[in-house]
Amino acid sequence: MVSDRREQILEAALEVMAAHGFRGTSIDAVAERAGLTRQGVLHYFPSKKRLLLEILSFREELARANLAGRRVGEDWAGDFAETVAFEQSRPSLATVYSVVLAEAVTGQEPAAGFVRQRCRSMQDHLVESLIERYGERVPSGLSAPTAAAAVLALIEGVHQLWLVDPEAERYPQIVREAMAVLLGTGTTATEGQSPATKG
Amino acid sequence: MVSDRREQILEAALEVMAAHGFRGTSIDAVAERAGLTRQGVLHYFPSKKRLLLEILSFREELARANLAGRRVGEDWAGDFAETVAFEQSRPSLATVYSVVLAEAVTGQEPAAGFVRQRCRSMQDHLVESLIERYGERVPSGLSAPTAAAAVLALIEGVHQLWLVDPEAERYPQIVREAMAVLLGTGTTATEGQSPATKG
DNA sequence: GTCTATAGGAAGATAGAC
DNA sequence: GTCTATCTTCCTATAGAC
Repeated sequence: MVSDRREQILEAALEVMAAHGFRGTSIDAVAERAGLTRQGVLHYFPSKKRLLLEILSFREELARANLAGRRVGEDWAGDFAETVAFEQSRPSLATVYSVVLAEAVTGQEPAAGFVRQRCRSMQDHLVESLIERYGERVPSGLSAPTAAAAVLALIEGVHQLWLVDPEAERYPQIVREAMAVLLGTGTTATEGQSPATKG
Repeated sequence: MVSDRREQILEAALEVMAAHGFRGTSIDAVAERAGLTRQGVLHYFPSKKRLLLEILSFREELARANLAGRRVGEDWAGDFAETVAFEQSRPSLATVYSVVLAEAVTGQEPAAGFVRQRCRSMQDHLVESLIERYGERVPSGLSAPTAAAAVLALIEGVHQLWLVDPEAERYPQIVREAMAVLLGTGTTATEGQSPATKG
């Protein structure tokens, strides 16, 4: 089946791009990892840019599949911590995004539009959800837009930091606790306890 | 004077690398911006890697100069917000760091060691300072290491996010407020007020 | 579908003239 | 110090055989 080969190449490209970035990745490296030649890869993905875009979609698909079944929005801190933990379980997922985000920032890389749009959409969605649940201010006292921006920054920053920090196992827990504090939910004095204490 | 030319090249390289990343930057591009040729640049900086390392030092030097005069540690949220605001006033400063951080992540780039060491040192220093001031837990209830990691993640994330977000003017204020909440200092209910309320 | 061969270009770095 | 010229390496992408 054709899809097998495609997915095999996507997996390989995900790993390599996570390890070396977009510009640092040669099609040869992807091909070698996937067990075929450069030209074989180009048969499935007409260009390197196209390959990257498909990787990003592939990544989103995997992350979404992981959250399927959860009632997203019920437990913000939990959802995010889960996502963080999931991506940590396969670091390439987070790395490829962070790396591409950084490269997207630096000009007209193919993924610039993708990343920009994703950031904005996540922020808008989060603000909307926070307002719907808490009103204009979350329990911590922050305004909804401020809280949303802070939470997203926290997530992005955690992605970055754990990549350079071997002691990364702590990060999902840090996200959980820090989000509980930022939003003002949870009992922060007994940290370690589940922060979702609303009901 | 020799230093003039060097600094001129560093300024040019800072801008170009912020715009295109390390791998995306050619010495030709730096040279053109600095008003000389590739070989002229290589006369002052023997290699591209060496040039990058000197840019990072240059950047730190500028940032430190900006904080000079402040009593660092007196007002954590204020210090960080100031740094964020300063870097925003010259986006290349933040961009080049974020970009290089991302590239450092992806392997053996020249700056990998630099960034790794800087992250760790900042975290250690922050933890130590928090403990010294607040003890094992900050007022918000987070443990000092957790608070430190969350704060650093917040800063890193803000760097990333504002790069893709045109409405970035809000970010210094967001940092100020979110940090006050994370640490548990300041009166978050009247957000916008100075968060440093300790005596 | 997957390969060999090759076109065509870009970049880092060195040698040496002025 | 700054330049021209050159070496060398690496990469994307295409053309065409099997």
